[in-house]
Amino acid sequence: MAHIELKEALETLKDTGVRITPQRHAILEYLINSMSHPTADDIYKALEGKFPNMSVATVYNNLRVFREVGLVKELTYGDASSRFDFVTTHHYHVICEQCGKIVDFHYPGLDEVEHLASHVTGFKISHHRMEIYGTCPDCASKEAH
Amino acid sequence: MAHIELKEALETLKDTGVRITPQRHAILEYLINSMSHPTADDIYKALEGKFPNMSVATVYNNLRVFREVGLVKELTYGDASSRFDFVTTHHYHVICEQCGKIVDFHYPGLDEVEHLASHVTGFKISHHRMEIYGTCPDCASKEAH
DNA sequence: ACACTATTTATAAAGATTATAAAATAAGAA
DNA sequence: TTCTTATTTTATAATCTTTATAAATAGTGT
Repeated sequence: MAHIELKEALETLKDTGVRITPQRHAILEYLINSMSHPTADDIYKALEGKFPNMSVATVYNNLRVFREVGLVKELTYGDASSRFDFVTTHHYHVICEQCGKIVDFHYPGLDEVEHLASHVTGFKISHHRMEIYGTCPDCASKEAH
Repeated sequence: MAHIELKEALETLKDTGVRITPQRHAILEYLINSMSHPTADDIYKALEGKFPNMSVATVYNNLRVFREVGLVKELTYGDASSRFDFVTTHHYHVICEQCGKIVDFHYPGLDEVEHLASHVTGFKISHHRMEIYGTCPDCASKEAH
């Protein structure tokens, strides 16, 4: 349920001593409800109606705050701007190289890769990141004909 | 041997009909010899001595050309600018979150992940990307104090 | 060496993100 | 509730990376 996630997110903020402003509330809500993976600008534009005076800097600042608190993950792909993903359970992303669509893909964490990496390089591993690239069914069918 | 790789790279360019200019030669040479993973600006600065009049655009243009020909891979991590890696064999990267050091990590390709992703999402998968994050031994010992 | 075209240069423009300082405001205390 | 104070927002400008443009230059095959 989306509003449970929102409530939990707000509690996380409270616990961390981050003030809950209407802008933060709205950005979080948008991130949770959005099934896509919006850019900072997407969010800015989406909330323009509700907050005509909101600054882009506010969006960026708060996305950074949310990231630092662990509520949000920043995705940097090849394209120009970062995308932001509300953190729920562990999952990977499958990305269409034609249209840019991003689909969630659940898969058990690759623990063994981290272990081997730690062993080989001597690093203290904290996490990994993986994305899978290809062509989505829509784009594939367009191509086909 | 580094100069064999350079020779092969130059042949690849010739075969693809890409002209070999002194700037391209130097950029390739730098990429091959550099054990790090330089940004476009790193390369620009490194070649400043040899090519005082070279434009940043030249570096960017040629990195794009090299990428299109498959000689170079562009790495977009969280930080500001892309890093570039001369393509040799398939490997992943382990990245230090403290100092940004990047270490190569050889591991068999995760074919099964691609297969499952294809099955679950219906995408035609072309490739994947994975990075492992942590703390390098140097930074870990500094932390330890 | 010539001609043709790709490439380089210099510059400016675009786009994303961050810095700054003044004004507004959330949250806890009185 | 009202006050207080540190945090946050806003507005703006600056910064940084990357790309576009047009004129000058230089590779390559003949």
